[in-house]
Amino acid sequence: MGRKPCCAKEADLKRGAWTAEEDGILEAYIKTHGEGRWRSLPKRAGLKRCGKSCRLRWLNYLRPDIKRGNISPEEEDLIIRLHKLIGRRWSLIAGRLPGRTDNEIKNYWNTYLRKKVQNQHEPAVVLSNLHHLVQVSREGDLVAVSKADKAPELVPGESFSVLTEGNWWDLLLSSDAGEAASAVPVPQLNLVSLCGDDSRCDLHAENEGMLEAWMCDPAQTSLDRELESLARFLHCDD
DNA sequence: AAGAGCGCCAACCGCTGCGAA
DNA sequence: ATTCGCAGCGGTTGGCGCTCT
Repeated sequence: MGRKPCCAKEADLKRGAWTAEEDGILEAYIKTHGEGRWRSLPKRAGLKRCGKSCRLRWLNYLRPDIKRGNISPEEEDLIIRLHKLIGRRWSLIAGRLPGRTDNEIKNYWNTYLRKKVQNQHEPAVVLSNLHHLVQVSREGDLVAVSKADKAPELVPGESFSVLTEGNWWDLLLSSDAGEAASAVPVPQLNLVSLCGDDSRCDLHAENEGMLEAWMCDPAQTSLDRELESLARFLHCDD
């Protein structure tokens, strides 16, 4: 590989695949002493591994709440939606999929979903509550607005693009935009900067924080509710 | 039957952010 | 304000197994 080992100082550290014996030692130690202090854990547990390796092995394989088996269509759908929403933030996405790890989702995306999504003709994303979020000038440029009382005059069917996390979203204002809004339990994104002549804009940094807060909201516990909420956010019919 | 090619996935690496000193 | 150590993150790699020729 040509890279230096992560724990190069300790030459006798073992690397590569974990044995069942090592798994047993790590599992037993963490069950007794709990997670954390990864750096010193190998020494305390009597493992010839670096702390990073122990942490990764526990989080990705040994943790008792790990879900085994294939990714379900519902999970796959959620991954695609979340990826569209927040980009390659695998740990955040994994946080919305109980029992799945960021590594597993990252691998699944890189080996399967990326190609699948690329092969699909991507329909425009329709945001029914778009009038709550953005304003489009008569010239077709986006300008900042976030409050309903500043609801701009948008033309149903009008489309434009928004950049989030390096992904361009093609947005299309739905025809029922006038009735959505207030009941939608998602962050109100402020679209604050933009606009070349192609009507594209960047999401302001503060929106990323709002998104993350929403993603981490413990009230959002049920997968069904998440899907429903996301579907409402993205105004998808399924 | 065997070897080349390919895909999957566990594991590693470097980087970053954050809290403590 | 700065430095240091650690945990966590996302990108990348390499081994293994399966398929194809």
